[in-house]
Amino acid sequence: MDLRRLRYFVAVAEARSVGKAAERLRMAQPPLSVQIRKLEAEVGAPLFRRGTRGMDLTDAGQALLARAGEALALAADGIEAARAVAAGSRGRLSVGYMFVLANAMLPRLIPELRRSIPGVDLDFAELSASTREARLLDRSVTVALCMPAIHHPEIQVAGIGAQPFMLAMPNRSPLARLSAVPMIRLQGRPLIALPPPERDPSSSAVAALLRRHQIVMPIASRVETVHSAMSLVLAGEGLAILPACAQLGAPRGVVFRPLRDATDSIDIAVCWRRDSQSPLIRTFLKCAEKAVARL
Amino acid sequence: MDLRRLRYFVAVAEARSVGKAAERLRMAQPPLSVQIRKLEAEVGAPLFRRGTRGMDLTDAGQALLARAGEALALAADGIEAARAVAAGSRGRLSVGYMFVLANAMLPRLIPELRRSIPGVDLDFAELSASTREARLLDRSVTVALCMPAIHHPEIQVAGIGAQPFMLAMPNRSPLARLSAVPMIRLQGRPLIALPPPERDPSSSAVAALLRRHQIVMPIASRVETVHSAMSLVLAGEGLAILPACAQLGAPRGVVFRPLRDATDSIDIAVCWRRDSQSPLIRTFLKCAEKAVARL
DNA sequence: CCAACCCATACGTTTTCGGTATGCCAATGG
DNA sequence: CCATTGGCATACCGAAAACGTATGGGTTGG
Repeated sequence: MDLRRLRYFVAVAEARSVGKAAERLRMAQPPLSVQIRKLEAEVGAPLFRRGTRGMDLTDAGQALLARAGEALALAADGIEAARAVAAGSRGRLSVGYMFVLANAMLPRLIPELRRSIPGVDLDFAELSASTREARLLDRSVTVALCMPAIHHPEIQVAGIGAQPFMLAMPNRSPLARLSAVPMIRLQGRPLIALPPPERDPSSSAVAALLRRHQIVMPIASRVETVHSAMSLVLAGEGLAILPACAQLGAPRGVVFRPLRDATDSIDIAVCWRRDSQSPLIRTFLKCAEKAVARL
Repeated sequence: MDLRRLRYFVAVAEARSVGKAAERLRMAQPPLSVQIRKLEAEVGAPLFRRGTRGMDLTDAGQALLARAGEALALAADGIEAARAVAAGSRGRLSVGYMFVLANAMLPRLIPELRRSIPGVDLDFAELSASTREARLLDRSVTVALCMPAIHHPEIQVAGIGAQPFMLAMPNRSPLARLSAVPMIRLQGRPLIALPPPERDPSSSAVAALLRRHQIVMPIASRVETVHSAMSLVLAGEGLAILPACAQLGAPRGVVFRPLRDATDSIDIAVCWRRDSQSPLIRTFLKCAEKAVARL
């Protein structure tokens, strides 16, 4: 069946007259009459009683009218919804974020997003360094807050800031009395490391930093997450070299100190699939920049 | 927008490929391709991502798909419902009945109807002698159980039985000791009458009965309903001449006795609008005949 | 580098739709 | 009683839309 027929049917039912309905539909009366009869032929039963003063729904017609109105509304709503999603005023945005950034950015980012795109459902997923690429590529997240940025031909990157590396240590460590720790003081101390560079690019930045200053730190443990790293630091297993923003999620008893003479930093980036046409990405980028500016 | 486009869209979305969908729709691939593009033009945004291995919904496409599926289902259900109503397997049947018949017929009729037309919603309305015609003519009831039948050019009648008149009296009345009351014994006794013939045709049958036997009964009261008549009989206000079936609704203390020598009866009929095309009427008639047969 | 696959475009044919003219029927009014 | 009016149905024609066939262009895989 054709939606046009249903629209005509509803118009005639409401106007209780072919002529009046034709006028409202801005068409001539005869073709409308024909369409109504075709619909009746399709149903196999009369939908109207033809009286001398217009048309009147039969029981079958009333049954159809109830559904036809809803079907028309749903179809119209469907294309309207599609337009709204395409325009970015409705829809869903899946945001991935790496754990280190959560405490620093989400409290500023989420309210900003809700204000900018109130009609959009947001959902958030924590990403690990090893799965973030896959999650973007299979579209299970639309956009990702990464540190550092992803490098991949299919993935577009926009840098929105950077974080200096800092040293995380237990507050009873003698180094904690310094306001900034010289690199040389790290020599020989045990390091709590994140996964190796092939699984976590931030490791290579740390490695490069140490190499440049000719510091050797034996690796006491390798852990998967920044969270675990800080736990081991608290436990006295060793020191960790982490982005500054990680200290917002640090447990009591773990303190962060700048590294004197080390200006190395790790970049914060928004990443998304190059072929993603979602208009929400631009808005997200704006919001993320705002959130990072107030860091 | 056109429902065909939506159907095509859903097919392509499900098949994730224009070619596969075209095959399932038994049409060639190119016209399907152009229909999809026309739909996209109408929405104003791409609904699919074209990959090298088929098509994949965009977010906008997913938003549309959710509604389009429902809209298609509703439209299909609508014409299906109209067919079912026309065939009598679904719908609504408004049954009017006159109060005298309620106790005698409804307990048998309603189960019979529910068994015969399980998909049909029934509703029941009590009719008075004065409004029953109007209720049929304005279609607020589809079919009416009447006693006696309605005579009107627009209304079709099917007799399904008859009820003899009986005399209703208080059980302490001396007449109650007779197994049948001779007409002559009614002479001069007060009568509880129903509304005059122009408002209640059963009155004229009673009047004819009395006239034929040359009995005069002064009218003690006129009441609107059989129910009221029996209440006044119980109160000792007078006697009433009522159809036999009324005794099923008689209060304790009111007894019915046959009238000896009077074979007069009043007919029970099913009535409906001549132009009503509801297939349920035939079924209703069958059920009513069954119910009356077991009276 | 060629073959296979899949979608897009072009063009001619067919179906369907809408407009105009007109017929039919019932109700209304002089 | 006939004429007029109001409303839907039918007939026919021109226009628009859809379908099918043929073909192009891109990417993947051997």
